[in-house]
Amino acid sequence: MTLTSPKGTHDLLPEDLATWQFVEQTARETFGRANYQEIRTPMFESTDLFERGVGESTDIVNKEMYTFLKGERSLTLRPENTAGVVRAYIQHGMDRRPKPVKLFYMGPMFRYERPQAGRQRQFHQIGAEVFGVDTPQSDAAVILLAMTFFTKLGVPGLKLEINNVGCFDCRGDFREQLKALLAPHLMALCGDCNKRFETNPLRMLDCKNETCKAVYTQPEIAAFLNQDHTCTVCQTHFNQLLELLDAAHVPFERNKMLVRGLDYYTRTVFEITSNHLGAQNAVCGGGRYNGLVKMLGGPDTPAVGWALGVERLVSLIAKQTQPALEYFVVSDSPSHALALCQQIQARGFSADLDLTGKALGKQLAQANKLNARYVVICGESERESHSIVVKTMTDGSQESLPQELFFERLTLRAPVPA
RNA sequence: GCGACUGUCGCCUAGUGGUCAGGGCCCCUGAUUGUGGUUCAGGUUAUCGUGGGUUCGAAUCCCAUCAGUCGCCCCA
Repeated sequence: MTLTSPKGTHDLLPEDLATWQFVEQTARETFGRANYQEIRTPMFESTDLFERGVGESTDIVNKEMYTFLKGERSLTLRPENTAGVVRAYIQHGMDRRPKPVKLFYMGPMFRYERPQAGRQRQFHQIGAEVFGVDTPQSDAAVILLAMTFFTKLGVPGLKLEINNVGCFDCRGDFREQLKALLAPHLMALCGDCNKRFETNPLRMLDCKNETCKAVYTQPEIAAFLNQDHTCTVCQTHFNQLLELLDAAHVPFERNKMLVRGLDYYTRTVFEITSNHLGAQNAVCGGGRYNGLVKMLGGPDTPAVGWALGVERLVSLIAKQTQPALEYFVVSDSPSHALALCQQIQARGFSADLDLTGKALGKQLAQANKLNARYVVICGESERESHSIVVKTMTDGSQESLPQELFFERLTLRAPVPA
């Protein structure tokens, strides 16, 4: 019986990581330039945090959490990171920092689900959150940040869908009206929708069942849904956001059926999908969550943010190759080989050497397998004359030169040492 | 939680009841003890996912189980 990684988890091998590192590096660069700062919170939190923060009626909390008991404490592997970031924001009094507080994070999340294409039990998210501002321009800025990031990475086939789900006040009214309207149709609707009718009727609109869709597109219901049922404040906010997106030339689609699965969203919700993915086509999702900070015991603080799935993102962009090895040192003297290698590395180049003590010809063959661009040969005769042979592997040409001259040349081309 | 399909060396794969399995790639050794890539010769790696059954005989047929993939659901 061979050991394998647990169901729904994957090893990231060196050849995969080149693309991941490219994504992470681009993220740090893009967010850094936009003045976001990185935050790292624990991979597990009190179960309570997610129950209160993510929402008791959500699937995530109901059936997807990895929860375990340690002594009296119930802990849960984080299924998402907004709740964790909000907890840290409150705990460290970050509301005393200059507003807005702009944070980003990246790391693994855990959800106990049946794995399939684009869905695993341990997956990775990159997310951004802005605390302390309630303006439409902060919504726009956050969405633009995501779009800029995707553009930089060259992600194809993207679509931005956006909706206004209202605030806690107007959503309640809408909810009751919707329930009144849908109640007579319950018999015709699927089991899931009947459950959602009680727990979270807004999510019924997102149902993929054809019969249910048919009901929701009936003239009477469609007409109701077509009206904006949010309050004037929410509507104004949303309309201003749409204008800002237009002004920034960001194409979007208004999707009145779009409802996020997490309870904490208010007003703006959005989702970025790609038609190059399978059934799990959402790359990025987010929105405004003005009530969450207060709900978790902090000061009443508006916030907006999003999270994207790194695995899905990586599957969409061109595969990056690992940087090639620059130098390979060939020598029959271990001490000289080690010293040379270190000196090359100190000047900012990658260098490797043989550790097995094999013959020079074999060492050269190894350099070739490792795809080294240059081989530095330092054998007995070179040592006597304090020289070195530099061989260019692509064309086989080589040059003998004094060691000092070699290092001078290296220094000239080398990046500034850290 | 439900459904469909798949499961042979590290990777790709031949083999659809009759020698406990063949090939390609990779890896290692040698030809080539101060010069790699090509070529040539050799070598290592598989109790055919696991367990049971049918049969004189099973990688091959049947059942179960596990795992993977895709879809439902849900979401990033």
